[in-house]
Amino acid sequence: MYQYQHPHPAVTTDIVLFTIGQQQLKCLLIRRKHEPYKDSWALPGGFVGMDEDLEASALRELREETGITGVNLEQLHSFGRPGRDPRERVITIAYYALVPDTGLPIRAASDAGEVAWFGLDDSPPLAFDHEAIVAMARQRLVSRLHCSTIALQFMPEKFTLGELQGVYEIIQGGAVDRRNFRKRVLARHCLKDSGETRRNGKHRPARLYTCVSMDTVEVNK
Amino acid sequence: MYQYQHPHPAVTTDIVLFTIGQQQLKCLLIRRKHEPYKDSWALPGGFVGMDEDLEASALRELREETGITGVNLEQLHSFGRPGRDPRERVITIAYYALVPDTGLPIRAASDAGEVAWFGLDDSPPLAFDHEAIVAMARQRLVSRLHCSTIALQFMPEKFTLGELQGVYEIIQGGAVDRRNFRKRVLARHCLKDSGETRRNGKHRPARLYTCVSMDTVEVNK
DNA sequence: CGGTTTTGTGTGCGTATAACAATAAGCGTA
DNA sequence: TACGCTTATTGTTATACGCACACAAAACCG
Repeated sequence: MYQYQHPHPAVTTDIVLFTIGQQQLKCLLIRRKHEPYKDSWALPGGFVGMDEDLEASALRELREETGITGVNLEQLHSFGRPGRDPRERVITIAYYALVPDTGLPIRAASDAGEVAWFGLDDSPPLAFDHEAIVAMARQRLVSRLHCSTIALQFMPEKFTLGELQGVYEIIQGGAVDRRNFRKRVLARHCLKDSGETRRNGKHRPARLYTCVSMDTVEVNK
Repeated sequence: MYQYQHPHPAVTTDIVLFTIGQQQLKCLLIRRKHEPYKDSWALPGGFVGMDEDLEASALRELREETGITGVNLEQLHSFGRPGRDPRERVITIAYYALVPDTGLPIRAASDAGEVAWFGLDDSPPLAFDHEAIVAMARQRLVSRLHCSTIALQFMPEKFTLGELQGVYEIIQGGAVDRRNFRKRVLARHCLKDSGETRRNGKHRPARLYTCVSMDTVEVNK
């Protein structure tokens, strides 16, 4: 038992992890094994350790519940409406991150009975106020898309400009002019021509590009 | 005494309140009456009530400690590094807001022994990690200046375009072309010509403008 | 009425942005 | 190998935007 002279809320971190697959923006959800909202889908997350920094807590929860490591978390917002958790007062600090669409070797672990990617417009009702958190994360993602290189975090090691353009089109929902897109993205000097090419079909092969180190620069923190 | 099965951190809100006066960007600070950091200057703020929303907590603390009400708070960031408070683990959710430079009828109250405005480049060492919080708030303010109408929150009921331009110049530190500034700011259609004019000296009087209702729109949340 | 000070306004230039279409490279098939 | 199919790659033009820039108007003072 832990005693305090004044009441203390509980503090958690939650993570909105985005990826892109099947031409959709997706988000990682876990199925809860315990009450409250048992068997509901929810964001990965959990209670902050007493000697743990906030971002470290989010990274740990993500690793414990999904096995995912090495992502670049950005703090999104803190949510603390009284009553958002039926157990007790819980304040959550939400983070978001972007990962490439790998073959998805996700393992469910710890408190998570199941882990799965859900298309954002095709996801089940979520526990707590997690739908509002996802909505805000999505807004943030869209607004950062233009003024940062955030989209590169969705890309694998090597990728074609066509694939990158597809990512932009999926996130912001709408077609983009190929030539202008190339000019813009190459003008940022964040891509390096790897020299290699890849055949994706029965037609001309595309050049493969790589991110030039530094990830998400130039953003308005 | 309050008991929990797991350890709980304490949660506070802190407020970075900006204003502009004496040709300077200023920030409201209070002098602490109690340990830790007794007699140090710090941001207004305090513990979140158990049935209180986060923003409501920040508004309450601001009112209790400084008498200021009716400001438009924006959540800035949450700070939770272990050890940032010597008493116990304290996680703070920082907000910021902008107020016009009134005659400053600020009253010190509750835990604050003193309340005063400090120029940002001329402020004392702050308690806890409050200097980092102020620095981040300032960055946010500068970056929002261009893509939002946030600066209007610094203005009184009626003001001249020259005064508004002065605010921009102070925040971003540097001169601005008058004609281009007018074009930009009027093109946003957020200002209404009040019809009145004001003489500020022995020269041609300036038109007085008013904000057209809606405050801080169009921002990237 | 001329001097002083601040308000108020329009134009041109250079750059960034958006619209737009033809050619090149590889493959498959006739 | 000739042709068609599909996607990759590239450049020009029109337009919008941002920036530099100079002079007239209004009030006061002497």
